[in-house]
Amino acid sequence: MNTQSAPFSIGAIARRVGVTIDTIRYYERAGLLPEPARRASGYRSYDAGTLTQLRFIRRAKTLGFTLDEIRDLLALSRDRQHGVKAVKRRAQQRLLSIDARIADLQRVRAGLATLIDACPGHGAPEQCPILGALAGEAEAT
Amino acid sequence: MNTQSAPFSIGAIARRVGVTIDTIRYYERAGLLPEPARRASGYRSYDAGTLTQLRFIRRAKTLGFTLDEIRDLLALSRDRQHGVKAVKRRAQQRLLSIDARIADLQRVRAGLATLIDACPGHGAPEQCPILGALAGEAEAT
DNA sequence: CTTGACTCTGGACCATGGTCCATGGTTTAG
DNA sequence: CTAAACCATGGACCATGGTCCAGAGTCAAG
Repeated sequence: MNTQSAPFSIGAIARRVGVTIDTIRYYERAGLLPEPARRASGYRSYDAGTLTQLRFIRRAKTLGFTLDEIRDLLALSRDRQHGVKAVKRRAQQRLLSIDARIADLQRVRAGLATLIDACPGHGAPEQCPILGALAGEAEAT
Repeated sequence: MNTQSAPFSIGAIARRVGVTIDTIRYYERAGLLPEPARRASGYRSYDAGTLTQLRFIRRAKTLGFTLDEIRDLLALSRDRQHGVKAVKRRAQQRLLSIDARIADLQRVRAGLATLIDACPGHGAPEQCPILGALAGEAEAT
């Protein structure tokens, strides 16, 4: 194992991960990244571990986890006792909420598609089923 | 047609539609509701049309339209020349963006499901594929 | 008439996830 | 050595969709 790694400046990890310096500092304030070591000048000094952790955060975000949830996942990943079990549970919960959101969108989609099919695309606004449904003339659940 | 309708106070329409007074004033400021008539005292005075319009806004919101888009729809519903055509087009665009969002979520769901299946649910964090994937060990697109 | 409920305005505040800025110190290349 | 590039801090600001508040005026029931 190579525990050795050149220290990175905040700008260097920002470039490597593809976020801005501001975002890194924001994550630090938000408790997603630990307070880093400092050089004598006060400059933040990061190691490769931070690089990994920052990428973790970014990936989790693309999976739709909120920063709150990510903070939680990071804590779990450090818990050797219950971590994996809890992580799996969180992931399953996330899966369920994604499923719920998909079902939700599919309901909305069906309602909208029905209205579009029924709309002639011309004529008076009073005859438009889309406007009608929005105004509450019919229940298009 | 009954153009006659008792005037409503802001509190009365709020109760009827199920939003707060603040929300109604917010919609007014945001240009979603016209500036209402006023009583001598300065109190806002609404008619049944506002009730309809407010319900329109709420329904459109549940269909996932943003307030910006709703403002647009309301303007179109008043346009007797091009309204219906444009409304249909907006609805179709909305449908496409819903479809895109669903596809997006389904991709994420599949990735997450794969990771969950591969996770034993116990053991060391290092062995957890969920944590591994988040940390960037593998590309689970 | 009094009391309690209602409404007015303007502005502050909430969460989310950042972004940008001024001012001033540090580092690095040439 | 100097200039350019970098970094520090604290705080303001952005969009979205509202919510809440203080202080003051109004309305309706008894």
